[in-house]
Amino acid sequence: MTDDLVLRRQVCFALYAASRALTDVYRPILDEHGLTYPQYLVLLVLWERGDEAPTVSELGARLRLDSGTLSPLLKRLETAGFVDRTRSARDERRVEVGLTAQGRALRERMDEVPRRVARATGLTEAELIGLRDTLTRVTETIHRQKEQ
Amino acid sequence: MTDDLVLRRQVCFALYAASRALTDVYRPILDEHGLTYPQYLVLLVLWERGDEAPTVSELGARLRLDSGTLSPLLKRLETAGFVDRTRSARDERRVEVGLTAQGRALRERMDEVPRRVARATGLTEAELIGLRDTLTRVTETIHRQKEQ
DNA sequence: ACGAGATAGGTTGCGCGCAATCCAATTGCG
DNA sequence: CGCAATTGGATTGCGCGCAACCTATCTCGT
Repeated sequence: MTDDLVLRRQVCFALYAASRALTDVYRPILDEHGLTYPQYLVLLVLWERGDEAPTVSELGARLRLDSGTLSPLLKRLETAGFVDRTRSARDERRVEVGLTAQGRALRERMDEVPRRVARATGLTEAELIGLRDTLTRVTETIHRQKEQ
Repeated sequence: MTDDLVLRRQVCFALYAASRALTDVYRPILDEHGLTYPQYLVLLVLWERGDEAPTVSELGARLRLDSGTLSPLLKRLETAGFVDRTRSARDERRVEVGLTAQGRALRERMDEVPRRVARATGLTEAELIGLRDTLTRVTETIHRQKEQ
């Protein structure tokens, strides 16, 4: 069954290519605000948390990114003025990541972004939901397996 | 409709997370052979071409990667002994990328890899095919739009 | 109260991705 | 033929992702 080793048959390549293609759609939009796509994901988490100011590892759990990725990324978001980082008073090991006024203000200006991107995929609303749920299931299956 | 700005609603995050999760499945398998996932993709193209020895830009067109990514990657594959690069005689600008004996030999040892990975997704064969086709459609829609 | 282990986050190093730039080879147009 | 424009590939720079390692802080058992 050597034919399985053919690029166009591989789900994995389709996933890899589609992920980069979608990032291509985001790039010019986010660029107007000086953001990268992973930085935008961090802001999405902060926006959805409201005033909770998650720690670095809570952000990491949500996005499945470690401190090696998040530390410098958050430093850049802080330099850009969207975020502030404060050592927790109760536990000096923790760093709480909160939105600045500028970071909160950005949310409204980003309101229509997901719909613009969704339109670019050419999929219907139902297809998008199905795709998202299948992908989420795959991700969770894989991570559940890794835990033992 | 401010609620669209919520992480778990975003297809794009599902795609990003699933792509990294699947790469996680590949990593330990490819690691046994000293390969990274993008290097494996390059080998997939070379295996499927047989004796054709595509140029760097043909590889790039297939994988949607540019010379900035491929040049150093191919240099590493050459150092590892899987690939050779030769300037084309007819057009000195072109570099043809061919498999070494070691690169060809690797193919057999990789035979069952796609099935192992497919199993890790927890999806049925039909779901995998549907997913792949949807993703391919998305990628092609996006790239068609970019061309004008 | 104290010392071993766990935990949180930062740093380093490396390999992508991608934009921007550069150079050499080729093409094409007058 | 001759020169401008194009093409193919390499290089540089930067921001992820991720592994490996480090330090500071906290927890918990005794």
